[in-house]
Amino acid sequence: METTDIAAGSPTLEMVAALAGVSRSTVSRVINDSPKVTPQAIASVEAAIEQLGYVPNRAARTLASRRTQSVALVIPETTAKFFGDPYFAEVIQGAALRLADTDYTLSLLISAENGTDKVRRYLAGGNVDGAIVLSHHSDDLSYISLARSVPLIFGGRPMSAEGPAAHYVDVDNVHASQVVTERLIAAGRRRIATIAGPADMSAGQDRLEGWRAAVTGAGLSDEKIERGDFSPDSGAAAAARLLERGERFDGLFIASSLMASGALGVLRQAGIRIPEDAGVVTFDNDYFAQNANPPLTTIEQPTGALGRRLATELLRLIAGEPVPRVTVMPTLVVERGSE
Amino acid sequence: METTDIAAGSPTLEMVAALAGVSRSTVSRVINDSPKVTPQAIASVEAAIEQLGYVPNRAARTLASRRTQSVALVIPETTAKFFGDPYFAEVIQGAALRLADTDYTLSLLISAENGTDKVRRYLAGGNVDGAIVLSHHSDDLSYISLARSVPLIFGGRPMSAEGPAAHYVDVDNVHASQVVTERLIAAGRRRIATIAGPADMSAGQDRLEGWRAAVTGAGLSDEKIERGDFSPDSGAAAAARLLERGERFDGLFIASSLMASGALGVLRQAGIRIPEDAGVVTFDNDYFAQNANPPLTTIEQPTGALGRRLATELLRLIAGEPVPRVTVMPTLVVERGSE
DNA sequence: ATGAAAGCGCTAACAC
DNA sequence: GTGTTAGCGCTTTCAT
Repeated sequence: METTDIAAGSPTLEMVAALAGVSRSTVSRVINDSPKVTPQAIASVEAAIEQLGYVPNRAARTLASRRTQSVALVIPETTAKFFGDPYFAEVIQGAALRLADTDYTLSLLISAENGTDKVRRYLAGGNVDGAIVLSHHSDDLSYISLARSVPLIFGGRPMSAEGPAAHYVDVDNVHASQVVTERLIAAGRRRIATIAGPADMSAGQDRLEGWRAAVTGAGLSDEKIERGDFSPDSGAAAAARLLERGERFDGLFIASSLMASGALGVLRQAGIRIPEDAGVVTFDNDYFAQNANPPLTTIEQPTGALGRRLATELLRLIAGEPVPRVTVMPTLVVERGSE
Repeated sequence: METTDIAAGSPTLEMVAALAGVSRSTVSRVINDSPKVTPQAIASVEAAIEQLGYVPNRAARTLASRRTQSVALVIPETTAKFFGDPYFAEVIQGAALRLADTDYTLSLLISAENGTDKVRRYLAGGNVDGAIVLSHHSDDLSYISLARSVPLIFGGRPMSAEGPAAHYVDVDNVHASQVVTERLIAAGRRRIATIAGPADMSAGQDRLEGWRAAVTGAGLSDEKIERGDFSPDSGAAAAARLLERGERFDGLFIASSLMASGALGVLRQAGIRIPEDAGVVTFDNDYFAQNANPPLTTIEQPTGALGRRLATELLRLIAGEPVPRVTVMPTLVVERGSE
């Protein structure tokens, strides 16, 4: 706050060099803390920087070095979904914390509002050194080809024919869903339904597959399926459809707690008591699973760690270091007696 | 997706010029849709751009034009608070929607995690053409002086000695709080307490002042005050302290629904029924006010409109157009019978 | 309406 | 270790 701030535009590197009595290169070296500068040079340059209140111009740096020092976090969703889902908050927080130690800046791009095209141009236009893409739908295939122009890592396995080419960090949705569904079976449930996620997201697909593995593994029917889009409303609608079908069920795996938050009200209104009449288990140990009535047995994903991991792998990718193409993070069953 | 994407780095403006058979200046004019270009020139340039899959380099553009085409939205809070408070979500959504029509990009900077200094350097370093600062604490004074180096607009009146210099958009917190508190009085309440917001935020200060105006205006005591920081936990703690004081109250104004969401549980556990034993009114018509038990009479702020307005005024500021130094947006009382 | 030329502020070889 | 010299890819006068 002690910096002189006289008009005449921002001070330039050249002015710092003049004041410090060195060349522009030396100033540049000090700024980028190159090892090859004498302590005295460093001192005088730093003094000059302080005195002038000099701040390097990002655009010039980027243009000359071809590095932006910033990464994007792309969420191909509407802001409403983005803010409604604690999953995003936790992953972003993890990524932000990891990046806080570095010189990188995080730009959040909620692409449904920005327009997918605008975002793609932004990423391809050299605005960022790399990007994390969360919640990847199959209709966002184009993000995958972007990986050729900029380091890219996906949070959750991307849906794509060329999938095998993309880097991603994910949890084992299939296995976790199978395990939590088996709790229902262990609790004696025999007619087990599911409210699955969307077919165009890998999390939707994989969790359905896990449920199916559990029920067919126990010799049970795998026909009671309704789908939602992970939102509370869609969960309520799916529950209503499930009831309309008139087939009895005594167990239910809901592929996200957000959907469960909508579905539970519908079940209650239909007079179904949980867990007396039907056991319910879900996915995501968030606010909704914890505060549901009753609190739900669920799968906990390491969301914060996943965010940190995404950031770390992206930095490696940017640095050109070797990075495993797929990283699988562990999940946990949180037992709450709702099964 | 039809663009050729041969290696050899991104195509440059120069390559486009060569292919289109015009000069670089003309290409630049087409890109910036200058009026002084012949339709034919436009056509051939656009064809070349399409064929090469050319995307202008942002850094070069910024460096040459001294415009970044991006604005920052700064939230001087932790990510936890940021995601926990629907207010931010709605304001941001409003701003994002307004900006979606323009060529501007929005960078979200949650500054408690990024480090305030890092953010300030970022803003002063010419990375953005302007910035919106939301939720301004008195210890973030430094943001105000930033206004000298970059167009800045505050969401909520900034706390500062030099306050009179800053542009901001706000609601009339004093008046709204007074009005909603007067509902308590009209309902016959005579011992009215408040859970106020933090003293270092104008919203905290102003809402307390409004409450005080209402109670003293009715000749009632203005001594039952406990403070929180707008978070649910702080609301619960403040409610607990209020009860510990042992003074009876039959009315309570809680300065945010978020705090109310924490406070109500404490009151319930103490056996206080709402509104039978005590009337409760609050501020913010969000999820928490709507779904509280009972639903709460509250003040509704036009959060989305506020976000749009912030964006609009910032764009004007950037364009050098005259902008009112303070804009006050209207609020609404939402009656739910909890008083 | 178009082109030529001169930078924008910085980094990165390359010489010394 | 330090300075010199070219650019990075674009916009923008200024002529024409």
